[in-house]
Amino acid sequence: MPDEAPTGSSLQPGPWPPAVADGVVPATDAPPFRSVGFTISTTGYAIARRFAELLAPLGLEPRDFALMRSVASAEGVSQHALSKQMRVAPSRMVAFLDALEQRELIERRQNPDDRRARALHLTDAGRETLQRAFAVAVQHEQELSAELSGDERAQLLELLSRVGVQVGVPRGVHPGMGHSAMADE
Amino acid sequence: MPDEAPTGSSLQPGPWPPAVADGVVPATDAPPFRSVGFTISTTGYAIARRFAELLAPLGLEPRDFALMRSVASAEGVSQHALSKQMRVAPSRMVAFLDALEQRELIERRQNPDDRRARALHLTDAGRETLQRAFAVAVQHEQELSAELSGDERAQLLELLSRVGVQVGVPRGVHPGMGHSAMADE
DNA sequence: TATTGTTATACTCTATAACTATA
DNA sequence: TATAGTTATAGAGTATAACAATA
Repeated sequence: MPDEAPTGSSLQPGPWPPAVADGVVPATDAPPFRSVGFTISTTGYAIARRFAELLAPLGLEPRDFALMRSVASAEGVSQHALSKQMRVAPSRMVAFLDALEQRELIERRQNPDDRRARALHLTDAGRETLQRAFAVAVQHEQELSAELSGDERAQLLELLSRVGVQVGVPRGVHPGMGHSAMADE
Repeated sequence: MPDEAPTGSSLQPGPWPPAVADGVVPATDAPPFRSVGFTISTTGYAIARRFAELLAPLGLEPRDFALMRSVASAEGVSQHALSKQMRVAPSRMVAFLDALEQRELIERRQNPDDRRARALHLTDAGRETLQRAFAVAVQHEQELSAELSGDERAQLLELLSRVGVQVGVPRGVHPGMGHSAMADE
C-alpha cells in the first residue's frame, strides 16, 4: 500500500493548510498539463500529507499543532477568540480542545473577568510536545529545501507570493481550517 | 461572508489535487512562520478553492473536470481502469459517473468484448462542456501567472519540481483523488 | 438582549463489504 | 475462481440550531 492518504474529506490538504473540499480533484495521467496552478496544488497536497505523517508519531495532527501554536502565542485566549482566528465553528473547537485537554496538553481555566469564558493554557506536557512538533516542522522544512540554495529558496517564496496575491493569499498566511461559519471578521 | 471555503473534509485542496485529509490545518496568525512548506500548501489550497469557484458556473467540480478529461483522452475506458488511474474506489466512481451521466455529459455504453465492463464516452454536450472547462482552466492559469514573466514562470515550475521530488511528487503529476483503497498499482 | 461554551441533530462523504452478472 | 460494476451499510466529519450560564 504505497500511497495511502491521510483521511478526512478530499479536496486538498497541506502541512498546515486545511483541506478545502474533499475529493476535490483526482490524479489523472491524461494530458500532463504542466501548469502553475496544478503544480502548486499538487505539491502542496503532497507536502501536507508528508507533514501529517511526520507529526503522527507525536500523536498530533496538523490542526493540533496549529491550535497549540496559537494558544502558546496567546496564553489565556478564549475559545471564541480562537475560533474566530482559525475560522472554525465554535462547536468544532469544543471537540478539538476536548481531545487535547483529555491528553493533558492544554487546559481550560476560569477567566476571572468573565465567568462564561474559558482561558486556554498549555500544560507543561503540552509545551514539551509543542516543542517537539516545532522540531518536526523544522526538519520537514529542511527536507523540502534540501535541493535549494538560499537564494533559490528566497526566490521561490517571492514567486509564490506573487501567485498568491492573485488568489487572495494575504501575505503572512491565511488558509482556513474550517469551511463555512465564522467569517464575520 | 468573505471567506467561505468549498466543503468536504479539511486538509488541503487544490485546483486539481484532491483533498488529502480534511481539517488538516487551520489558519493562524501566531508566528508568521514563512516557510516553503507552509507557503506552498497555503497557496495551493487557495488556488484549488479559486479553481472550484471558477468552475462552479459550469456546474462542475474539479473532480468532474478531471474525470471528463480522462474519458476524453481515452474514449471507451472502463470504470475499473478509470478508478485505478485516479485512485478512487470503484464504488465512488459509480456515484461520480452517475451524476455526470444523469446530466448527459457522459454515457456508459456496452463493451463488445466484455459484457461485464462499461465503455465510457463523452456525449456531444459533454465535449462542449469540457471545452468550456478547459477555457476556464486556461483563464485561471493566466490569472495566476499574471505577475510572472515567462522566465519567472518557468523557474517557479523548476523550483517547485525540486521541492516536489522531496515529497514524492513524480514528475508529471500524481495527486490522488481518493484516500485509501486502490493503491495496488 | 447578547454572548460563551456546549450539546444535539442532521447531512455529506467516504470506506467496506456484500452481491450480480459476467468471464 | 476471479473480475466489473453496483448497492447497502456503517462510520467520519461537519454544519446548524438549540440550550444553559453569564454578561
